[in-house]
Amino acid sequence: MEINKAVSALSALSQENRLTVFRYLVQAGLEGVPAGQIGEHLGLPLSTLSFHLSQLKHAGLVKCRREGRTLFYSAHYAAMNELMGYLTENCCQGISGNRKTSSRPRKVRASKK
Amino acid sequence: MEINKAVSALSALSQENRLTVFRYLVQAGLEGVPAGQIGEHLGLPLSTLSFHLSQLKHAGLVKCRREGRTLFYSAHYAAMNELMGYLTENCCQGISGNRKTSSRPRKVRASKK
DNA sequence: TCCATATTTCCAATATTATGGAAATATGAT
DNA sequence: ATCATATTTCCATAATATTGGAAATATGGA
Repeated sequence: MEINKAVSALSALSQENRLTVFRYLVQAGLEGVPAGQIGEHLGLPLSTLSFHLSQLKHAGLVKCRREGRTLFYSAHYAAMNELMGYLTENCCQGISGNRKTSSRPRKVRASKK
Repeated sequence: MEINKAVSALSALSQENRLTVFRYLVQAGLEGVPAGQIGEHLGLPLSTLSFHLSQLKHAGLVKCRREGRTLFYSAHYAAMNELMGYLTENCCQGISGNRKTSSRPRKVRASKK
């Protein structure tokens, strides 16, 4: 991961509403959550929520899939893994015995429903 | 760590100049680096650099210590550890066998000089 | 005291981000 | 076709962040 991608991901997560959305999606699992349900959970106007979801999507941290009229948003676990890897390698010097090539972070799995 | 502190830390790191400064400080080690040397490394005007350093300091990610006329900035490893812990617990559901109480991330150590 | 060095603070200009209502789009049902 | 539902896009407004020059502050030395 290069720095610009890391900055995008960090920017996406650096806003309270978006971080809350992302946390919610992470614990919601792979099947995802309808946009409306996210808005209800957060108490946000849908246009505002939509703006934040598109920021997260743009940064690659969430995906969405349509099913009828509803769009299911879900956390993109692999992207979060990449970010964790970037931070571990670049911002946590000393971790993993300081051998750069071995500082591969543990993989993230979706929660069981 | 609560969400507002996490948002502060993420905001501090979500800007390319600041992320670059922080990476530089992380690998520079505990003794820190004079502000001027950071500015030289980045090619930034000192007033701009000073602004970014204060953002990082405000977020708790860097410390500084004066020695004569020069201020040595250094990464605050423990704060970065806390952020990694927050992200691991809140944004990486499934890690560490999904047992919330056990998802304590490995500790970061400063690099040897 | 006066000067040089290191760095910050002040300030104004510019740029980017966040918000939410209203209109638009997409889909499915009757 | 018409209507209802789910969600986005558009737009204007407000808020916040970034930039860099100039002046201010802090420290040490002659």
